[in-house]
Amino acid sequence: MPLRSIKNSLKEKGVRLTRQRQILLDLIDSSGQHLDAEQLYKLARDKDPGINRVTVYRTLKLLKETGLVDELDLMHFEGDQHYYETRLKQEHAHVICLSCGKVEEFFGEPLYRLRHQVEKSLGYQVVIARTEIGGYCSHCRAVRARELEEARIGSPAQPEPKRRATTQR
Amino acid sequence: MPLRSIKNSLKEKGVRLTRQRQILLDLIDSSGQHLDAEQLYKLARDKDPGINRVTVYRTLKLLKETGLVDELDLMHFEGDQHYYETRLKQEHAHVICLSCGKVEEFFGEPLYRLRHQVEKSLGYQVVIARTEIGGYCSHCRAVRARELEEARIGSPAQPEPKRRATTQR
DNA sequence: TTTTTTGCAAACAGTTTGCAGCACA
DNA sequence: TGTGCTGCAAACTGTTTGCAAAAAA
Repeated sequence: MPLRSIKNSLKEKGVRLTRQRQILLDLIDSSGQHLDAEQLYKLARDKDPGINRVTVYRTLKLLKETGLVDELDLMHFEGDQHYYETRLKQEHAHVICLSCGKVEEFFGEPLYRLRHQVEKSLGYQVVIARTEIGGYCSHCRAVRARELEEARIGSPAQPEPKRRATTQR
Repeated sequence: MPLRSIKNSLKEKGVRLTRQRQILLDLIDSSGQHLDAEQLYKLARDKDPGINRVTVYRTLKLLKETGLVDELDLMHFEGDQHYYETRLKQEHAHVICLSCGKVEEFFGEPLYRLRHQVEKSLGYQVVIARTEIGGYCSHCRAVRARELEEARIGSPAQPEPKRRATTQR
């Protein structure tokens, strides 16, 4: 769903397209990342220094309730906040590396099968499906293997890998 | 994984099996439902009135970190708390009715396919997969359809269905 | 008898609410 | 020009932390 249809969709519902909402909608749509309320607030402040954190929360709630954005947890890797993305793409799962925090998206048939089977076998009308997968990405596994190898050859025990990504928050 | 192996698994890690932890483990394992921290706390209090809410949180954190229980959100239908279940069954998705709040479990092939495809195509070592699906169960859809029908025949507009289940919390 | 674990109190993060004034349609 | 929206302050929910006392191994 392109940004324009989101805006139209709101208009049709009698929801006013205020400056603040425009800014937030643009940010969510254009970022390409998964931003949380605080990040959105800070980015929005650059465009409108007077904007309030509460407005961000209210707007996110509105967009979520009207089904225009999806709320993600991303395995609570960083903390307990939520992340947002516009509902523009095909259905996808989010895959989070539990070592470095990287988030990847997975598109594929099993997601559709899952949805259809739930509709068929449980008799549901599915509205939203959220799949989050935690694991270790190939990069982190390689690093880990190398560390273990080095430890085996020479030096004493290595420290555990850090649980949180250091670049965020 | 039966309850006994969970307890053994803890012992092996040098984790002490205190009275409080026994109680909580038994509750999570035997309830058959998905309980949140507050519900567990209240149930645990019946067996040990001196138990503290903090101990519940600490125990849940421990069990989660050792991979013995899984944490669920259940689409945040009720609120922002988390729910817990022991990791004893096969992989399954949770399907939540957005009208009545009922939670069902879905077992099936697509979940395994999904996991394997993520491992293969993204090169991940998958540790945990969580799928939550929100929709409307057949019962609620039937009720809704009947309401609409009745409204069409006789009376003026009907009120919206309630968003939250009234039996919980 | 040493090391964990607990209970208590207090702090904390993330989010929501009540209300008066502002601004969009 | 009225109703919806915003900003502000304050509250609230769910969860975590520091510390001394209690209880496992």
